[in-house]
Amino acid sequence: MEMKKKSVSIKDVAKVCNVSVSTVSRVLHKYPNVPPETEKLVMSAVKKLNYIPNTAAQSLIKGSLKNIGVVFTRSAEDALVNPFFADVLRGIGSVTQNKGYYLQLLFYKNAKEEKKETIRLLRSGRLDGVILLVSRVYDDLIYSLIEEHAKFVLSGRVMETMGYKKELYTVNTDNVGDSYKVIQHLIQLGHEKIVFINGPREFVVNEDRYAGYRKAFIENGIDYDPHLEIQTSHSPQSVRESVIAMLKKRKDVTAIFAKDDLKAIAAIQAIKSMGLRVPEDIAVIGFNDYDIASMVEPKLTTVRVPIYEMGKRTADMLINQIEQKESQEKTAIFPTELILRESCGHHLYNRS
Amino acid sequence: MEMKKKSVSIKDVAKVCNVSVSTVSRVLHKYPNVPPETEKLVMSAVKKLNYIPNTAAQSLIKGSLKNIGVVFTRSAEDALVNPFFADVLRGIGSVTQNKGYYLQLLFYKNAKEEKKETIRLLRSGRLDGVILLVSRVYDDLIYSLIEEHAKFVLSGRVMETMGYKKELYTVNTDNVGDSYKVIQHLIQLGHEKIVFINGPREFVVNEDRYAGYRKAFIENGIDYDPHLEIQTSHSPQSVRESVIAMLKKRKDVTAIFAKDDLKAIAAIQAIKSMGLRVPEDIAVIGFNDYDIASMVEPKLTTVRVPIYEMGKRTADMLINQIEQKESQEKTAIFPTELILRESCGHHLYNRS
DNA sequence: TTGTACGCGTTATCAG
DNA sequence: CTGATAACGCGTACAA
Repeated sequence: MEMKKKSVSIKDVAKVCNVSVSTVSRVLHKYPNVPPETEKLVMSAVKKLNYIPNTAAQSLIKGSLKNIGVVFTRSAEDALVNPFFADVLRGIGSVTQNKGYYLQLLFYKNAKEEKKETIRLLRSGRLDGVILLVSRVYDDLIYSLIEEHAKFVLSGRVMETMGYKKELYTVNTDNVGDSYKVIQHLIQLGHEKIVFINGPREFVVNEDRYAGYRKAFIENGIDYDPHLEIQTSHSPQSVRESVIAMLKKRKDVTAIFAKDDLKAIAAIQAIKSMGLRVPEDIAVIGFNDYDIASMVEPKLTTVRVPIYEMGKRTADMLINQIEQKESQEKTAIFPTELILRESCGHHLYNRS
Repeated sequence: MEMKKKSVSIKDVAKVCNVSVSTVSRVLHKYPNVPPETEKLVMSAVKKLNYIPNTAAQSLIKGSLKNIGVVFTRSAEDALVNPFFADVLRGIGSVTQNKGYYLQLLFYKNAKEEKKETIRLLRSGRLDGVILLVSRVYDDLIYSLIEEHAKFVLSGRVMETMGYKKELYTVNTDNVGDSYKVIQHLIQLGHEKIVFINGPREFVVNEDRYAGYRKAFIENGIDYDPHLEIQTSHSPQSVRESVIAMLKKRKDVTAIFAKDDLKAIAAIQAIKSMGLRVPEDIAVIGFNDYDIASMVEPKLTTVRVPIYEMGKRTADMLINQIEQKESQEKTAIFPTELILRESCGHHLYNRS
């Protein structure tokens, strides 16, 4: 009863037209010396049979599946809760689609699996190249990628200490400088005891934002207090708890700088829950300027990062690289902007 | 100078081992009758050469690329701004990955291109099956998919008026009923003039939520006012403008129900900008319970939809279907829950 | 202008 | 236990 669903192949088309497969192929690829009549004949058969070339067979010859992988450096569950990823993906997706590439999402639980699998997919030819959304301070994957001569672009940057000889394709912002400017701004407002809510320092972006924070204290001749850094997971709950613990212990804190709007928002909730006001009692500044930043109350002062545009650029770079257009520059640093909204007042209130 | 990067094939392994390719293949696939020594020999060569089977070649034989497509029914730019998509994707991604499938994101600008391309990808064998994230009231794509005997699962439902004979695989919530309950709740609180902020009625989900809204008025014997429905795009700006216009014209409105938290939040902003209070002057209820719902102020009362779990179920269904495990039921309706927070008070205040 | 035949990298079916 | 060899669907050099 059940018919084997055999899809129509180029042979079927050839058979119907009483021509050889090569003729069909030539028509499909618009070769010169093919008379209009045969073309018509073949094309009508193609239409009628609804023939579509087989991807696997074509790719076997071309040596490319036209797939681009996006490595999330965390599980699917954890990755997409953060608007950052959705937003880069928007940018990436808009250009891959226009250039005829397909987007493949890669989620891995740990660095080891991530490295092994990514390399495997590249070697197997399933992927033409990959985009790395996050880089680690000690990044095995990047090391392997270079070794493999794989095509890839890094959204972020690599630590100098890794000492790669080859210049990598990267798209980034000046995290150190931007973070520095935020603290500078707070210091000018009169703040000195500024808590920094960070993510795991294993990631370069967190390390960089922390570096800018520290640098600002040094250059302003203010003693740095090492107990003012909070490192948490992305769980808002754990951020809230850490903030509450910190504020209870340190009554001298007047400002909080979070490496990410999500953490800043969690901080605001924590502050409010203690009966304190933002920014009157504690000023808060975030990072990235997600859409939510202007939806919460008070509206979040934050650093605008052009995530979407960066995603586009990342994909552009990768595709150019894949297609051997090596003319482009390898590093793109995007400018950011401190967006002054409401969560950080214009002067230091006295916390009584 | 430039070496042609030829990847290592099964032949290379065979050559190194002085065996035939079939022997290598047998070892790799753990065939029985292969002596331990040859196995060792081959495996060590595989390791040394770092041999990985070519995806295209394997797929050509297997007839499957193990790719699952996710159709967004809108451009990449528009799709991922909405937390709904990120969240289903989380669910989908977590199961596809575990079951050895790869996730391919499909963004199309319009329905026509979407249909043509999706069908093409399916026929070409690039995709084993697709997940539809949104269904239209008149959905050409679904029609074609059925005609093609394609494997697919719909996140949502199909209109009865389409009269498909075959039962489709769908994952959904009871949008009509849930919407009904929201209005019922508002009516019990004393509200009668309730604005409904809807998205384009071309999508089934919007049509359904609207239907529940209307039904509640009918069953409560309250006159329905057709001027109380607002239809807007997903732009928060346009939502705000429509809400302001509506509230200026209709001073009798006491509540707003939005088909989506994002719209509800935009509504709250609009209300506040007019100097009115939520919920004292206008009560607001949203839909979906995105993470932001509990971050805004006042915290949003909304309908909790288990988007992530639904994503998992959707992917499960599709993979089972692809792998011919037809034993499962075809329709999954997930329960929801009205989450009472702050944006809708417990009784009707008097709007003076 | 067209057809034949080979190759892409694998897997599977045969003999041996 | 192992090695030819055909087949998967397509592109293309070569011959006709």
